[in-house]
Amino acid sequence: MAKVEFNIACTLCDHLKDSLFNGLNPEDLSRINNHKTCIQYKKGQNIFYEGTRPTGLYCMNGGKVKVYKNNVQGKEFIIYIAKPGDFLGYRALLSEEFYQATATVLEDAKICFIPKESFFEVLQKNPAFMRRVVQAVCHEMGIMEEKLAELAHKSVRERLAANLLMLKETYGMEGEGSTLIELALSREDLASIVGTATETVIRLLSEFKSDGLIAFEGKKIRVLDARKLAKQADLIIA
Amino acid sequence: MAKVEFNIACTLCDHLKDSLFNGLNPEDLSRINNHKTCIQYKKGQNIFYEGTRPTGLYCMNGGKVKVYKNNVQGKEFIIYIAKPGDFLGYRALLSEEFYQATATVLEDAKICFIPKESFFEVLQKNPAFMRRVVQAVCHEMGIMEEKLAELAHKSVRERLAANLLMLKETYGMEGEGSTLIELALSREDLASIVGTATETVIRLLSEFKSDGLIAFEGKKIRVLDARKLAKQADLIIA
DNA sequence: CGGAAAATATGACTTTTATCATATCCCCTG
DNA sequence: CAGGGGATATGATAAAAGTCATATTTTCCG
Repeated sequence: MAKVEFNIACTLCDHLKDSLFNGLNPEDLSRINNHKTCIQYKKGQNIFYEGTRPTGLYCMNGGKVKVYKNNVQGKEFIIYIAKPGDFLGYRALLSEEFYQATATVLEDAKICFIPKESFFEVLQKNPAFMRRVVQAVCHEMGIMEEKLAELAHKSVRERLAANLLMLKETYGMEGEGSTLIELALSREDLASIVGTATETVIRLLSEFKSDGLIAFEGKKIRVLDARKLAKQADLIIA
Repeated sequence: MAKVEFNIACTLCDHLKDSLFNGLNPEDLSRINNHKTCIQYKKGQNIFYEGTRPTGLYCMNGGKVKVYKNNVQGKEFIIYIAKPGDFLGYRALLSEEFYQATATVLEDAKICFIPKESFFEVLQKNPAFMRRVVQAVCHEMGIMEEKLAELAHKSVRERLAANLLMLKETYGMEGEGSTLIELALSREDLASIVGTATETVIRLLSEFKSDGLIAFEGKKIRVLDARKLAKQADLIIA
């Protein structure tokens, strides 16, 4: 499959405001802009592979990408799902290690690649930017600590409910009535997020549907009763 | 319980070589040194609490400290165990959030406190140091990703075996014959590391002992057959 | 459009692990 | 040294979740 390039100036990018590049001075932003390569990917294509060495940073301009690890039996665990504005593959780049996870396109994506050298140059000469990166990385780490504790002590039902709420928050439409999860996840992918078997997810989703907590709209899920779902997630006591 | 202060110059600290402060220029190190407060803690004392705001960085000079989260039912999950040379509480400090975990002394500890301002000052004026901090944080994040996948897809038996091996590597004595885990963990704490019930840990440890994989020496555990343990952890196929 | 393949769904069964109960051991302190 | 409290140990049982088998539905592609 041929790689399809596209181009858009960083200054004109719709997602600059959501990105860590927001607030960068014009000079630094243009350095990033002048060295980037933007590529369109189709669903199913891989961005990078576990075990390979990072050569730069990916910056999401459109679509969704899952970042996951495979275990020995080939079961996936999805670490996170990148959306427009997100950086991709920065962890291994910044720790100067090999990728520990694989990134695959979930929904047709537009992604800009910034070579390591250009990114590090801006990072080096711009302490405020570096500081923001550190802050973002440490925030992300806090989320992972949360996930660890959740995985260790919560039931699958609780985790599924919690993840549905999280997905609603993160990938819901803009504005108020954002109850539709704007992400066409297969049951298998959802299982890989929750850390369970596909059949278990299917069963629990049916239950949640019967209980009027969620509804299916095509491949997407709508959260009908966030409050009851939060109760299922054991986030609310009453 | 009165706080007992002690003092040791950073330049003379035995653990400087293991610390991120290693390689700091004399001026910056002395800035850290001049602003730090060093305190001795007894087993069971708390260093910081979940939900409070960080006011500085803790640097371990001696002893062991567990950092953990409590779930609704009061069950602990231990995120990591800090040893001499480690920073403590840096995540929340750098992300400018509240602590998301509590830190409690496992073995009598000597810990130096560096006020936020002094730490940030050195961080700000020393990009190379900042770079090393980013690298360390991102490395740590990789370990957490690993743990997440492990928790999602491995059995308790596998996780216990894997954690025993990890503890041996991390807290074993220096040098070759380092098979003793130099950390007097209760069964309950071990369960909080593995993410399971105390009884389950007790049962599995008995099995491992019967099978000649480990031995108990007082409160400590000796790894007798790391290879077989790795097989139990599903780290080796054969 | 039709057929194959993939995804979703459901049932039956097994395994793993948590929970509760109780017993025993060990260490600390008066 | 006795006794008490906490930690460790073990058994019985129940609940949760995985696995395997098999439908059924949907999607994809020639």
